[in-house]
Amino acid sequence: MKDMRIVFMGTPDFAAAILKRLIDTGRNVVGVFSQPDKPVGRKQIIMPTATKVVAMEHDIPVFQPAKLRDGEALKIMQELKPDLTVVAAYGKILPKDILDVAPLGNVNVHGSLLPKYRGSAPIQWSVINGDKVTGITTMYMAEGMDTGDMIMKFELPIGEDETAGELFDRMAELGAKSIEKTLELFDNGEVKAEPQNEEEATYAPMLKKEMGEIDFGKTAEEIHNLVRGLNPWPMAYTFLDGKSIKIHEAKAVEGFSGEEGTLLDEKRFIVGTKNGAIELITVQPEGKNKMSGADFIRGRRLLKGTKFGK
RNA sequence: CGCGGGGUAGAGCAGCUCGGUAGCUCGUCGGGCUCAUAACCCGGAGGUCGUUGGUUCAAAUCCUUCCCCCGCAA
Repeated sequence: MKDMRIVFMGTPDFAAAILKRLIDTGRNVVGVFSQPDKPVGRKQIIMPTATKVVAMEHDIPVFQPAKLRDGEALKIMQELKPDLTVVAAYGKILPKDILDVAPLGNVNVHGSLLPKYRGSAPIQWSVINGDKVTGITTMYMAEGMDTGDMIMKFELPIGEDETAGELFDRMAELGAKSIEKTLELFDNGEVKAEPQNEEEATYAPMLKKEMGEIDFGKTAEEIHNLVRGLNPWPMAYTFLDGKSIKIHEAKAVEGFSGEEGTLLDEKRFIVGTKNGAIELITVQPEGKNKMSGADFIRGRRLLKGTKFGK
C-alpha cells in the first residue's frame, strides 16, 4: 500500500512539519483539512494556517470547514476517498462519521508519551511540570480525547532551560520522523496497536492567560518551569504598580533570600520565592520591548523590598 | 476609525505641564587604588532628542504631517 491515498488534518507549525514530511517522502496526500484562517495581531490581518501554506505550495486542495457536523465535511471526505487519515494538532474533534471514512483508519500524531498528557497542550504541560523526558506517540484515533490504541512511541529529553517554543520545534521534527516510520508499518502491513492504560492517564488542558500570573509563594524551580512552559504563549507575567511585566526568561539563583515577591537586589532583577530567589533575566514591561532584568531595574531605579504582583 | 504606552549617547530611563547650558544609572575608553575584583575613586569619548512643516529672539519641550515599536482586547 505504498501509494495509499492520505487525507491530512492539521493547523499550526507542528502539523505543517508533519505534512511536509509526508510530501517529502513521496506520500500521496490527496487533500488537507485545516482550521479556518483567522485574523492575527493588532492589525487583524487574516493569515493562512501554517499547514495551509505548505499544502498550497504543493498544490494540494485545502478545506477549512468551520463545522464538521453539518454533512459538508463528510461529503468532502467521501469524495476524497482516503485510504488513511493522518491528524496532527488539527484543533477540532472529529465526529465518528468522518473517522469511519478511511478504511485503514485514522492515525494521530500526539505530542506526549501517552497515556500521559492527553489533551491539547501536552508539550507545554510537560515543561511546566518540569519533566525530563517527553516524546511523540502515534495512535489510532478513537472517539474519546486521545484515547485510541498506540502504534509507536519516540522519546525526547527536555533541556533544563528549554522553552515550550524550542521544544515544539524539536517535537515537530520528531513528529515528522514518527509519522514516516509509522506509515512504513502501514506499507508493510505490520501495524500493531496497543491499548492505553487508563489508570495512568493524565490530562493537559488548554492553556489560559490567567495561568501566567506568577505566584511567588511557589518555589523558584516551579516558577522557572512555568516561565519556560508558557513561552512563547501565553507567557508568564507579574505586576508592578498595576502594570504587567511579561517574563521571557528566569532562573533560580543562589545567595539571596528575602520575602516572597519582593526585590532582593538593586542591580539584577532578583525576587524572593518560597525557597530562595529567582532571577528574572529577560522581561518585557507593558508597552515596551523586551529587555534584560538588569536594565529594567536600572531604568526604574527600584529599591530592595519593592513588591511585585497585584 | 477598538483601547492604551512609547521613540532623547551602545543599553535602560529622566527632562516636556511651566520653551532658555543635553541629565541619571550602566556599558565603553584611559588613569588611579587594591593581594585581588563584577568593588571603589578620577577623567574622557559618544546624541540629526523618530520624521515633516509651523509658531518664536529661542523648540527635546508648543502646534502640525507622516513613519516605526510595543501592551491590552479580539
